[in-house]
Amino acid sequence: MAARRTVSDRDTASRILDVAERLVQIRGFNSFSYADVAAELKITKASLHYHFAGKAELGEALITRYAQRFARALEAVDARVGDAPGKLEAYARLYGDVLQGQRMCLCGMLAAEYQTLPGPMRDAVLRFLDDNESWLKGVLESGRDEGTLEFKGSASGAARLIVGTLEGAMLVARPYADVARFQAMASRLLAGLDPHRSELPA
Amino acid sequence: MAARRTVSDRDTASRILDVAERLVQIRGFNSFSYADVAAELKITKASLHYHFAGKAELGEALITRYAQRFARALEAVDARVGDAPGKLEAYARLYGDVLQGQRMCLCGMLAAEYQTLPGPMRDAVLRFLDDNESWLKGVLESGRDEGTLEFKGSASGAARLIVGTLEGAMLVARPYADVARFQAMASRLLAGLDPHRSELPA
DNA sequence: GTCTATAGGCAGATAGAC
DNA sequence: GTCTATCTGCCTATAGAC
Repeated sequence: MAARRTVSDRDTASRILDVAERLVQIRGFNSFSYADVAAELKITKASLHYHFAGKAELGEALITRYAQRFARALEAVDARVGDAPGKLEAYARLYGDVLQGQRMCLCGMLAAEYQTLPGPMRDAVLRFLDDNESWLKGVLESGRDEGTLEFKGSASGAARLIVGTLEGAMLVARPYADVARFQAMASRLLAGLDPHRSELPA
Repeated sequence: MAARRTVSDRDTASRILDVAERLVQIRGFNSFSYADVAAELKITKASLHYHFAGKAELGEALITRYAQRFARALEAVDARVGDAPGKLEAYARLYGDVLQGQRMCLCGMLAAEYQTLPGPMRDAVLRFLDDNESWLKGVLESGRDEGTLEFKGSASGAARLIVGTLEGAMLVARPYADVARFQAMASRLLAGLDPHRSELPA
């Protein structure tokens, strides 16, 4: 049986991604440096270039890994939760979990910096947003068919509103360092889609 | 009678703020430099330091001026529009106007970069958000009293959702360079508050 | 894979002439 | 008010030893 590995025991490339991911989510892609990552891992900047040719490639790898992890989380939600309102609730919780620890959604942060990103990173950010919209669209259509969700207009339009609202809720809640502020916005958003949702707190 | 001044005729300090504001809204505070502003105005970096001691002071001045302009725009809305739904519509339009020209809301961009900002800039960003919430809270309370708006829970909670949603709608619409994407989200948001609002487009 | 050393550039900022 | 010149520091990136 293979030895169980601890987090700090993982490949150097993974640990680089871990540190860089956190720095991007907290400070932004243009506000962290190879020096920051190297110092935290107690290796040199030159070593980073062995694992990731340049900052653009590191950035691409960050988005790819983040998107894969997010996709797995959505699969887990699909496997665990049967009803559409519960899936939306779980979806919003994913965002809330990220906000714990002062982090912004990786791709929300990169969306803000979009105009300064290299092309491949831009494409990856759009793919992440499209994938989110697509999953939500499916949930919304199911919920409408089941009669557990109510909304006007197209499912994809509603899906876009959910993505935008949750990203924005993170954006404005983070300066206040107040997760409850995010939760309140998420609850209101979902209450507008689920006619059976329990009453809002004040 | 004083001579009418054109935009390019204004004080150097104002022109510096104009250029810096656009750069921050498009690229972010940490992704523009004194060199960028100086080159565009065809003056030197040293001259910028005469008008604004450092980048932090320039950043503060940017937010102050932006907040004042926004406050005047809200006063104009109050003077021009009588009904609460119309005021919300006009409020959303202010955001849409900013998005034309690939710009993010100044304070939305700074919210993303919040953790890297100097203290005085942080405070100014929070004041901007608080002022927006406060104005919206008043509109929402009037609308509820008049019977022109319907929402559950507190007016300030609903106000926070509006700010968060519009900021998020800008954030995610901008990478697609698609103002219609923003408009669709804004329409859905307002439709959830105004029972008499016309049907959504697909 | 990780290191030392360094290149080459740009950042924000300052001194002092005009 | 604007300039030239310069400083110090950090940035990304590379060469080449181990």
